[in-house]
Amino acid sequence: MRWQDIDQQPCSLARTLAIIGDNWTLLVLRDCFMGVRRFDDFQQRLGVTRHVLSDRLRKLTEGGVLDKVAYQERPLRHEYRLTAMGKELYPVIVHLAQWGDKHLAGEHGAPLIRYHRQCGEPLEAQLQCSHCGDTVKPTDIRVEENPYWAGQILVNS
Amino acid sequence: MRWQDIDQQPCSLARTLAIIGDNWTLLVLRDCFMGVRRFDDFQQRLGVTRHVLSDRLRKLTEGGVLDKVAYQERPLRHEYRLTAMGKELYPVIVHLAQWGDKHLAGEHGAPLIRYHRQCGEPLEAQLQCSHCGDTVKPTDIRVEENPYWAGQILVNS
DNA sequence: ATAGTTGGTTCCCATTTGGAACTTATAGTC
DNA sequence: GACTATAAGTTCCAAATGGGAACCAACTAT
Repeated sequence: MRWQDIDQQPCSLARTLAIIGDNWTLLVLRDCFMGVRRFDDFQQRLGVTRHVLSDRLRKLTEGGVLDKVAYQERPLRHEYRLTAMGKELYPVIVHLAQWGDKHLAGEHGAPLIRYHRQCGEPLEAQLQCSHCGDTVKPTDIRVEENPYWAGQILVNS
Repeated sequence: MRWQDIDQQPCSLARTLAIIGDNWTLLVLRDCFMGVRRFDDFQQRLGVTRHVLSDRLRKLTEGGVLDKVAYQERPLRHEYRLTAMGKELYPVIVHLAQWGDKHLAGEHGAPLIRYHRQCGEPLEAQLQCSHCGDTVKPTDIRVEENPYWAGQILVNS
């Protein structure tokens, strides 16, 4: 199977990765959450080649994660902004960064610290069930198949 | 900059993606959390080519996310298990899948439903600050630079 | 008239991927 | 003893993708 066909999988994670799972794309999103909006700013910060950046921004826009809006006419110039849908990827970015902070930081510590404004403390993100408010561990989850795709997703349980 | 040099960046997210940010790798991890451990099982479920799978499993093992352990001698056979460090990526997987469930599911709905055993309800994961217990939105976060890398990460604020 | 800015596209070459066949070591069956 | 199956890869080739650099278009500023 080719990577470009994974958006045809029923799995929600596969479909998500069809939009944001490419090399460089999650780093583009990191910069979006840092307030970067313009092509050349992305390009300089990431060091990615221009045609790859162009392709990734197009895929994110087509996928509904970014919105390409004109910020001036004459000459026409566009910038890329997170949509509401895109902003919902924030937990993914935070957990990825936090995992790196914890396991991959060198002797100088994490390069960025995220403070929770409301309590003033460095953010320690956890997986929380919004229904009961409890913190969730992998073993706390029971997975059930949607009968429509019975047998196509789960191999074991 | 080449993608393979991304692990030299100070950014924790970039370092994380150097291990798990490749195409296919997050799908390998999805299967790990579903209990898949063996090479041929990964290969058949993902449809990825065998040498790419071999490469990704090696990178995950070198990165400390998976552990390659022999499950039999004669003939020697190995399987891949999540390490404690690997299991901490569970929130990333859950949030990615949940985002796909919400925004990319077709008419038949999400293919898998995750139930929280403790409360019995379908899991709705949220970003939570473990210090104060509040739910966290992107605007609730204030980012500060570690002075050691001053100016190298943040462009604006 | 010339240089600079912004947001790309085009070109070439090297690396990576997809697909399939092959390998190694062993167990089980005819 | 010969054949087949299993598991976990490795090797091969053609096609697709990526890195690096140059180029282009439509302006603005000096």
